[in-house]
Amino acid sequence: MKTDELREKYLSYFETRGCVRRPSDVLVPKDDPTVLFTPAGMNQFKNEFLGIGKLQFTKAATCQKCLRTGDIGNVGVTAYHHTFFEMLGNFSFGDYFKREAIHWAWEFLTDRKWLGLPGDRLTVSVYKGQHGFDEEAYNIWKDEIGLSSDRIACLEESENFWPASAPSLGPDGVCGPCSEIFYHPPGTDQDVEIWNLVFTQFNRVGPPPNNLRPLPARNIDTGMGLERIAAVMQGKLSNFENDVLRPLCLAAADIIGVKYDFDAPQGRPLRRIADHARAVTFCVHEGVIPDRDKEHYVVRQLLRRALLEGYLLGKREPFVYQMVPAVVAVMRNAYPDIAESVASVQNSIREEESQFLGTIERGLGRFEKCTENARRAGVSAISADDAFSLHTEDGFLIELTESLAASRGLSVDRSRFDQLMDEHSDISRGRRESAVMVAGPLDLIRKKSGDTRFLGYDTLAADATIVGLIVDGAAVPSVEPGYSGPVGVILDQCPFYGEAGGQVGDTGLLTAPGLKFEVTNSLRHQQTLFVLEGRLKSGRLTTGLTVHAAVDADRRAAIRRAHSATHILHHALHQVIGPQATQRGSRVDGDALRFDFAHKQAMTAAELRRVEDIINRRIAEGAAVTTELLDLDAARNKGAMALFGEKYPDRVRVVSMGDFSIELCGGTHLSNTGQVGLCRITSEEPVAKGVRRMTALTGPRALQKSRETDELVAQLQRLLKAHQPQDLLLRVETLQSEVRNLSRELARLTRESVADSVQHLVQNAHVVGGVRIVAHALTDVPRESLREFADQLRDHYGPMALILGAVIEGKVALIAAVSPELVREKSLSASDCVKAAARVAGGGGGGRPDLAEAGAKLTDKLPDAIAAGEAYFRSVLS
RNA sequence: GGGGACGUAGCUCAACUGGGAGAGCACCGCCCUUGCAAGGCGGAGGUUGUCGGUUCGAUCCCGAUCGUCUCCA
Repeated sequence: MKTDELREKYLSYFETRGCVRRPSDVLVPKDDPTVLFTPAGMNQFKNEFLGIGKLQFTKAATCQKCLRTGDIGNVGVTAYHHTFFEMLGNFSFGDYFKREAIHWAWEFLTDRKWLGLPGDRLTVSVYKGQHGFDEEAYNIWKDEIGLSSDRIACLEESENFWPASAPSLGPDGVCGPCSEIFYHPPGTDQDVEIWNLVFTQFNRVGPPPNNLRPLPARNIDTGMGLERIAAVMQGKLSNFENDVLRPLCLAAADIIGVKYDFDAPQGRPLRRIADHARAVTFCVHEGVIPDRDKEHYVVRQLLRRALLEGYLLGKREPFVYQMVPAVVAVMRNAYPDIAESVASVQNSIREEESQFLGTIERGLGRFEKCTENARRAGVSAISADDAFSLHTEDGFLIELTESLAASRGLSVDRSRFDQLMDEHSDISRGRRESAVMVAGPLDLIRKKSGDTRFLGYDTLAADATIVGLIVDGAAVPSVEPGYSGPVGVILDQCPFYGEAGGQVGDTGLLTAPGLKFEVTNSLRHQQTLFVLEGRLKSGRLTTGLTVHAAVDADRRAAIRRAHSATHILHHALHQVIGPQATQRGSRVDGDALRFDFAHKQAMTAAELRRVEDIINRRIAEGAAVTTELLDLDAARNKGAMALFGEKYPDRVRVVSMGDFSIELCGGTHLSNTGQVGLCRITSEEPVAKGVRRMTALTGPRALQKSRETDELVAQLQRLLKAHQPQDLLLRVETLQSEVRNLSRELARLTRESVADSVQHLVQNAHVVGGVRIVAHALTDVPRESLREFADQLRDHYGPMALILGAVIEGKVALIAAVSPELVREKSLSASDCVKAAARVAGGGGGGRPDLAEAGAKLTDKLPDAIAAGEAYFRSVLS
């Protein structure tokens, strides 16, 4: 049975049992700060499990794409480890429970209509530990399914509880026993865990005993790894031999130019490449391109590890990107949209591969130094410190260092290296974020009062009832008059737009007799609960109170102009640089917008002008703006632009402008593009790898911007005395060349005047031991001239030792110089001279033997300092 | 979120312990020559990422900040 068929069978089986088939959540959830990647099937149902928000359904089944990197070292080595994998799951939120979950699992696995696995090849386990025994599950398996007791293992809480060991060790909160189903492949003595059924039925409160309280609403969360059950159904002992992963292993072998054989030495690296290529393809498809932060970093690591496996097999050029079509071929039935981004995904991957190969290239020089270090130290191993810095600074994975070292007959001190890495991890570990499954005060308000009804598409003012108040992060029943701190107000319905989809939140007023509350921002919790932030101006806030909610209409109008202009800009950008310039984010404020999009290089001035022209042509054309509410699929079929990796509700708003723009968008818009008035692009800059940001102004602010520029030009004209704006360039160029000529002239004059004075100094020089000594205090000379004096004297008037000084900027400046031959033959040192001199004037200095400088503070001691310097020369020479 | 390294001419990089900012390539001009990365001579090009501190003096030491690379969580 093929994987595609298996996935479909699972979902349709549970549909026959009343479960709603839900789509897979995105792989990289953006509104769940507790995880970087979706780690399990239940992740998208956290709210349903906690009873937050209105339940759309109480039974569900999914096939969820997941990513985990905790066991990355085992990938390709064992039969069952992956980074990317798919998890089949069925769920109950206060609906069916243990009996149904067990019966259905058994029926799906063993019934000939479904998988038809022989029941006698299956065994199960239930929880039996220090703090309890899931006798209920045990009896269902034994009495109702009919398993003999020797086929029901009783396992401790570390094995059969979720979270593992929760009764003893916590955390507090929702938890429960679980029951696992194992398959025993014929001809082996293995047992393969294929399905885990979790029965969340307790709330843990503190340490044992008696710490597990029954939950009123009990839930079911099951998970069956698709790759694993596919391998079982196909009679394979390794997941990598199933109909999805084996073709990827073969593709990897083909691209690298080796033969894939499961047990050959290159089997393991090829399996890793297959796994990582699949993971990276999905991540990049969702817009998580390899980079150095968070989830981007994880993707980079996956990609670099894949590349390295190929590198060590002799491949010296990018190749992982060539795996993308193979991945798409085996995955597109389940995830059709990955077929739409193949080219851009390949580009991103290839670029990262080239960059990493460049990193290796650069690091090789340093690696050679490390081998040199080892050779010089007379040892046959590269030191752990060297390997560590190669790793942490140059990105040399230890496997690479080891392999390169081996090719030179060297080893690496691996145990010390691992120790250093552990220490590095300890240092790097920030404070842990806990709270995986907890409901905050906002969740509780939402649980009680439901979602906020948004009225702001049709109206800017309405009456509403206060259903919650938040002060200092906690829910309060009322806020007393005179309280001046920030307050969050939750209404049952409101015209305020809560910040979402890049559009900023509305501001405005809440009023009632005697009450005035100024709303300074509107936010959303979990997309559907609106929180109005602001301060109490007068009166008292109480839950249950009816207030009049009025949005600042001028500001909202400005936001609408900017938002509609954003859609037009998106369209114009696609016209100018192509549809691959996909939106990567946006922010819409009052008459100001910024738009991030995928693009590798800076846009040219001509491109920007064309974009601006198109935008303003669309504005002038006065196209109608319309919105409609459609099913997600219908909207997609209509050609509405949506973002990959973004989670959309089942029903979506579609905003259309004329015949040129259709986008999924929950924001507020104009009714006609002509209302934008004017749009000016103000900047274009890079914000992240492969992402650029354009900012623009609309309406009155765009006009204001043009006026400011005019005013600036006018000021420059006045300052530079240019009669016409176009004269400005010439004026500035003339000034620049004048400055350049003047400073050159100054340098020349300085040289000449120094040359004149030098004559005089040389004539007055003393000769000691055949060496001419110049010692003199100069007046009114800049620091540069001192050096000039020293150079000319020493270079043009034969062997000499000199010390010069001057008062510059209220301080003593000294310079000493000695002809090189005197340094060698007479052991004269300019440095010693200048030190001796500076000491006299309360300062210090130094330099090279042939030239040294010093400074000091006591300006009236300058003559004494010069004398001291001369005395030094005399003492050495005599 | 934390650790490490690096920011010097258009590019690749030097500059001893804190003491005068340099080389190669590229560029411009001239000469010699005509092909495959030619040679010779000359020239231009710099606020050493930015800001502050220590110092007589900072490319160098310290702090902040921005950017690049990298590792860990």
